[in-house]
Amino acid sequence: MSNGRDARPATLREVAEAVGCSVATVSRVLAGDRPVGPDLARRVQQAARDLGYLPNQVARALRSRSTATVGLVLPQITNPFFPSLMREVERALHEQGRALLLADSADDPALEAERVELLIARQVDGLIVAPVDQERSMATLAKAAARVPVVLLDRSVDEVQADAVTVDNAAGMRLLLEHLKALGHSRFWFLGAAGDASAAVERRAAFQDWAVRHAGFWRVELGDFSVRFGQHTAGRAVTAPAAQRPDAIVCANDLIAAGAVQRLRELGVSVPGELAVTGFDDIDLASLTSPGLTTVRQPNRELAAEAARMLAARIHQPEAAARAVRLTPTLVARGSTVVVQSPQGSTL
Amino acid sequence: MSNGRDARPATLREVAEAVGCSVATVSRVLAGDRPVGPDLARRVQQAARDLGYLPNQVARALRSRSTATVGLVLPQITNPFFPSLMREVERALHEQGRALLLADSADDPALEAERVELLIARQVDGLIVAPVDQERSMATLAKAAARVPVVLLDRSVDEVQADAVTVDNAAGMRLLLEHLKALGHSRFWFLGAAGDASAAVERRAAFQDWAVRHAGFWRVELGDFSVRFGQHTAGRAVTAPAAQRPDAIVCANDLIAAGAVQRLRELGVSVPGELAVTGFDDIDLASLTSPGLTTVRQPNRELAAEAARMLAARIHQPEAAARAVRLTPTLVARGSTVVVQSPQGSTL
DNA sequence: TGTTGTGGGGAAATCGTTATCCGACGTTCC
DNA sequence: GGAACGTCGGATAACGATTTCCCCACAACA
Repeated sequence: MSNGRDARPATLREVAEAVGCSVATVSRVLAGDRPVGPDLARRVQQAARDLGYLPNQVARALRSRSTATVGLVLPQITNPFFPSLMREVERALHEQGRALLLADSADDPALEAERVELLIARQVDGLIVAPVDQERSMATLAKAAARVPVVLLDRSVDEVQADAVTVDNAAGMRLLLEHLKALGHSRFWFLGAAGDASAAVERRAAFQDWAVRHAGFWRVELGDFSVRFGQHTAGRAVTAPAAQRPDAIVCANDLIAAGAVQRLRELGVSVPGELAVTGFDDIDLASLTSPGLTTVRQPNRELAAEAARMLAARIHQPEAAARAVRLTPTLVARGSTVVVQSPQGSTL
Repeated sequence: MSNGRDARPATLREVAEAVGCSVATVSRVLAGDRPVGPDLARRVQQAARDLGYLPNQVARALRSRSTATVGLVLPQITNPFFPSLMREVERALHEQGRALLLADSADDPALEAERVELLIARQVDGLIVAPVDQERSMATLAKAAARVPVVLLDRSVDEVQADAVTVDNAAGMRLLLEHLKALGHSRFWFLGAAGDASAAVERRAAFQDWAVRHAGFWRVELGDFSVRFGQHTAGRAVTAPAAQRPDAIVCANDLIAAGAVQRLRELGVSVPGELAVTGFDDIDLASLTSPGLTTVRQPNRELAAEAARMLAARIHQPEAAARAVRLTPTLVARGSTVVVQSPQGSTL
């Protein structure tokens, strides 16, 4: 008893035979790119419907040299920032009638290279990449950009001739630091991510630039974009000798900050009373820790929409000069720096 | 000045011409499916390397009727449970040498139908779907399963002849309820998701079955799988007349529970002192709220791995009988039900 | 009446592979 | 020495669409 799966779907030719015309005609009716007699057209439509005809996109792609598919390469799907970005990218691409081929480079430049190669072999019309590393992703991206339109998303790589849409990390970091300064904080620990991802580098550099000029005391600790790193290092901040203890912990992203806040609660340190904490990204989680995280919001949707738009433009006009768009993030103040009135008036 | 993008990649034919042999031979060397003389083989390898030959997967797919691509259709990428599942699916598929075409059905059966159709038109070798709705996804899935191998993931749809890998939601719910009962709780509010997604239905039903027999008082509130719903409803639980007030809030997933815990903190209600809260899924967030969420862990990785395995098996043997695998979740007890000793001895 | 468009239609090339068929050559075994 | 066989290689159909080229009929025009 067959379940009908092996009954292969109808082809253009079968529709043509059913109608009694040529495949060219059927194709024209369905594509609508050249006029066809009204009667014949109707019969073709009908036959296509009856046979449940679905155009084979693979064949179409082979002939027309366009798969209507773009590859998205992300460095760590685990980091909640990326799924939300991904969702917006998927939405924007779907509106363009393109599909999304997803690849995770797991923060590994070698894996990233492999994935990019695979996607190109699959003839994607373009690539949207959040590169793993400023340096070690360069070769991969340069090679990729020579074969297919590439848009860098969220993180950039200098010297690669490709469009890029990023967020102004330095401006975001300054927003946070000015906010803290206005609240009277002057002793900072910065919990940053090591490595050469552009977001990590820019946030780090922006912190240092500012701290050198305005901080009473500061110190930089490097780890990765993880909750665990935040937990661990926050513990060390509290037990450090008094001279090195901070009154604010500035984290390179929300995951680190969430870890820090949580550990501080466990240690009975009041946030923000004794120690303020800030994050970066404004992932969903940021409003759910307690206290909520003061952070900087990345304009997620705009980022994705702009990337999709740039990619479409470049696909349409491959030789145009590369553009770089930098969006501005906004400050979101919550309980980790400011004592907020809750709706019912209880503070904590 | 061209950037070389329009210089199309080398084809099999060009490699053949460079070597001075036929395309068939080149194909054979590269595929390794039939012996070729060692000398010729070496020259082909060399030429392929020199020309930077990359096999065109689209052409290959057209001819060999296999794209080595599977579609993953998720109901809401926003829910953090799904990205983590997605990540594991991506990993498992990659190990099989398959790529992942991602689609978000945004909890809308109509959109889901559209996406599935699109993926099938793209000739995916199979589909992994977490259906939106037990009832309204049926037609879509039945039609899809007739054309291409389908595996249902995390949520199932009865009467659809397809493989499925799900988690035993009823068992998970019972774990939580027994846990609460052992702690002395007897008055429950259940914050569940409306709609006919199988996970929602099963958790709801399991709660009721148990509550009817063991609860002193219980009540079911229906909303969606969102933080907002948890916040809102937790507020109502606290202000309800004493006779209807719970001593434990059982939530259908972690997002709802996180919202509930957060609102309760704002209201100054001690958790778990006055009111215990439980979640479901054990997403990353669950350990970061304070207190951490007692919840049930879905065996994410096994779920994904099993789905990938089932799909591969079915692709290889399309006519085999449909299988349904149900994995068992495990209880994770945290501060939202149990007062835990933190490492440093401070409680709460 | 002859010429020239023009709209509607078919035949066939094409995209870049894989798969099938067939021939040539060398070996082995009666 | 001839038949049978295994190995290596080439030529050439597919795969299922799009697209180019060409043809025919019919109308319009001089």
